[in-house]
Amino acid sequence: MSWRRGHGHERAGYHHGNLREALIDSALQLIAQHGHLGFTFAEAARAAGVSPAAPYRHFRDREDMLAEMARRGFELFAAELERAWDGGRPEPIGAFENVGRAYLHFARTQPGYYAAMFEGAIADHDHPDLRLASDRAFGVLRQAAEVVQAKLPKDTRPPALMIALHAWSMAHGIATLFSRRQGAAGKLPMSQEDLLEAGFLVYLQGAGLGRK
Amino acid sequence: MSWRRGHGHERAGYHHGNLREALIDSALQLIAQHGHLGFTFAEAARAAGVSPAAPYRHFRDREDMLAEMARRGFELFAAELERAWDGGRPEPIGAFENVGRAYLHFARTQPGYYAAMFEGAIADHDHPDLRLASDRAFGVLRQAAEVVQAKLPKDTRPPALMIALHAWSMAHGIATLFSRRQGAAGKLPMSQEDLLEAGFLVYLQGAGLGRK
DNA sequence: TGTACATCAGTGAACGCGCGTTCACTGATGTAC
DNA sequence: TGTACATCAGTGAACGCGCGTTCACTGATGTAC
Repeated sequence: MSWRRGHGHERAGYHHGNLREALIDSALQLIAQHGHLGFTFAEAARAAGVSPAAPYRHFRDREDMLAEMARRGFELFAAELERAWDGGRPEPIGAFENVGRAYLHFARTQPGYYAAMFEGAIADHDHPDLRLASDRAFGVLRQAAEVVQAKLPKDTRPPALMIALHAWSMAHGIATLFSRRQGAAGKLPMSQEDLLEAGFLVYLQGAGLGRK
Repeated sequence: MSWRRGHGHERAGYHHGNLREALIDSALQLIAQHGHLGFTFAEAARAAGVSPAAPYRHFRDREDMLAEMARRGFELFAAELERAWDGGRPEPIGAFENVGRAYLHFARTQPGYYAAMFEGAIADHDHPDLRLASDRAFGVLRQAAEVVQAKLPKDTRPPALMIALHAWSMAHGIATLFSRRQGAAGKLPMSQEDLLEAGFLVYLQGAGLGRK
């Protein structure tokens, strides 16, 4: 921690040097604390130790910043999922489970990004970069599902896209229903990860896993 | 539609007659329009054709009203799910699928209630009625899962509670990821209902459905 | 049936607050010569 | 190496706004006798 003002964002002098990053960091922390999107442009500026007009040098307006956070969130998310998938190594089913764990881990440890991505309600046709990033993240899931699907018997397996959508839905459902902020958290007699993994396994059995 | 002011809530005179209900109605409409919980106490009063101080005759404050909306939402929700389940008739699997459809239908047609229930972030230990109502709604899912589970072979079936949690997660995930407000809506090449039903069926296969 | 009165459910004006945003400005930095 | 100047990235004061909430009030309703 720093002894300077503004949550440890050091100021060399009149110029901040890295305000854009500092503002995003502050906003992420505020969302993590206050939940959802209850953060404020002015509050983020304050936390970065800067006047309320300063953010306008870096973002058109509040929504512009939110969109940028969502975009970055999706980039990071895609990278994490990709890393967990690791090209399907050592084998696709285990790697797919790793993706699920990475999903829940991201949602839990990056609530600011996750909220910006999935609760932001940003019209993404106005932000083509955002749509691209989100497509890329889903693409990881989709490609993984394709490899998994190829391992399943032809007569019982669902389409790869459907597998991806089911996995995504269940992961997102678990992440949002049983998060700390949500009342239902107490209802879970096991970890989110165990719940998701068990769900995957039952599902994959049903899709023909292990049947010849 | 009425020609009176305030979204059709008629005023007999000085006294509104049914302001509590009218306020909740207005708030539900505002959430449905503006999304999430972007509604305002003052706005609800305006929509009900009443001064901004009037709501305080019926609710302690804004959060109190939100909690009441969530509570009612859960009551309604539980009733809808129960009706869809219909005691497991004509047979449990089909009835369980009906519950899934009812879930998605509720989330789609009652976005105001659904948001109050699941995005409200209301500390439900301060609102015991709310917790009771939400427990009751989940109880319907849980009981249905128990009946379904009893139909499955002992050596392959997951615990009933787990079946309920998986079903709930997937339904919630689908409802929130692919809602109109969410960007991912366009990614769905099928209806929410079809996606959920297909997921259920694969899952139940994996849980042993149809195996001896 | 009529009247007095308590209670209920509104009004409307006001408050303090913090927000998003704009504006003219100024200090710091980088570049051309 | 030094200087002039354009550009960049901040300041700080101000704005209009709408919010949640409080307050003393008043019109309408219901009840006792």
